[in-house]
Amino acid sequence: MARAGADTPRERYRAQVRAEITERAWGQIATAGASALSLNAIAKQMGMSGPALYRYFASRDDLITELVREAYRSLADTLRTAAAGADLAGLAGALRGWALVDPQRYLLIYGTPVPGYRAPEDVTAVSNEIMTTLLDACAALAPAGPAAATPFGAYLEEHRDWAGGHPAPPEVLHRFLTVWTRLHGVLSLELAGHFAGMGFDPARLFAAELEELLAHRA
Amino acid sequence: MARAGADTPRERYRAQVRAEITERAWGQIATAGASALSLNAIAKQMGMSGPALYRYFASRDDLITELVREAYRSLADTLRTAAAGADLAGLAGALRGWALVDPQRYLLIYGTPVPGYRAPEDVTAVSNEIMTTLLDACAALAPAGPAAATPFGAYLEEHRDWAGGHPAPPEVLHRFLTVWTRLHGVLSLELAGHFAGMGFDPARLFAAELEELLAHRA
DNA sequence: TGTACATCAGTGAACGCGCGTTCACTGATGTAC
DNA sequence: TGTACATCAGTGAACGCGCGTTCACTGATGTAC
Repeated sequence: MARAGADTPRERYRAQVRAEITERAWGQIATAGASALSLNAIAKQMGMSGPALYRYFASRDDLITELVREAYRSLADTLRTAAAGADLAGLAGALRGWALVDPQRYLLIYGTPVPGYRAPEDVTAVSNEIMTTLLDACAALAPAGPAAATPFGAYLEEHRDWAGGHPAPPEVLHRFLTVWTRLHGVLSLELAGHFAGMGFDPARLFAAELEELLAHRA
Repeated sequence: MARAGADTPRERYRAQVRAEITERAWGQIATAGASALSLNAIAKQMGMSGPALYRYFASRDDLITELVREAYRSLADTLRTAAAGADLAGLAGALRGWALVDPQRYLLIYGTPVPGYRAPEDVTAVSNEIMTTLLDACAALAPAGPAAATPFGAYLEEHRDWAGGHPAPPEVLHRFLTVWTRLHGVLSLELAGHFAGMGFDPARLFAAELEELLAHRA
């Protein structure tokens, strides 16, 4: 009987080639965007024939799905690690750092969606993990005492299924959405280059936004 | 001598066909995203041969540039009209309304950029017009008295070239950037479908963000 | 008003290209006795 | 340890496709005398 997932030489080789394919794919995406990703071009880069890649990925869409998975996984790990030794400020910094390493990787997840494409099921789990990490940090930030209730928070209390059973009070749910959207707002405009010609340092704007988020912790 | 820009039948016809081309192009973009835009497909839709379009646009890139121009122009007009009879809240609503009419149009401008593509020069002027309209609304919102100074505002005071000579004080510059990035943050995540499975109404989140922006007018 | 000419929209054939994907195959690597 | 067999990575040819773009052309529309 074959040991499932065993570490035979062949399997190690397979994993290695698969890794090189995705690595080159990331290179392509960074250079020309996700829509320009081409199996044949990757094969050529690797000195292989095009059809060879079909031993590793069933189709182009399959490869893209793997990249999406990798991106979510990588971000989730980065944030979880950062959360271990820091508060929300540290998390936000980790998020920005991760995004700047490869802007197109961030944008593959949170940027313009391809109208037809449906993300696979298992990705939502990792996406939830990311949100939970942020939600935890928001909860840890809020004062233990009575916090300012908001109408939207009250509304969210009745639509909190997405929080996946997280015990955060309504104002923390609201806080989380504010944190998420604000950080994304600055970050995505920076990554898209919309501050490029404006002459100020985007890092400062990000820091200012973050500071404001931390200040209004009520 | 030919009257430049005269309204001859031929010129009217030209303008009409050009308009139909861009209209179909918008349709394609809405359906399959900007990267899937194809001259041949548009020609087929119009019952024409592919090469015919070259009478109207020098190349595919030329058509995309025209679409970018149209999008900026349309948004600038929408906001300017809205600004005439409303405050920042009205402007924000107009922005969201405009974006929801055709999400891919908003994303063509503010979404994931194509790594190679450079927007044409004249577009930056319209982009500035949009920012000025928002900046004006922010200035009108701030109290006339002494406002809370921020470190980032002070920093911006030394990097205010992008404001194009707008007399807004530093805290208004800061306010504008906050408004812009926050509205974009909510809107872009909504358009990308990231709130889709979460069960709350994105309009409410947008409204809540807007309210918070209006409340902290100091 | 009628004729000669110029303008210009649109056609159809053709170009080269790179794409995703299939298929039958070769040859190397690993496995079983 | 050696031989027979199975597995499987990678090749090369081929498929059909749609793309952007060029070119020489036809035929209709507008202009000038």
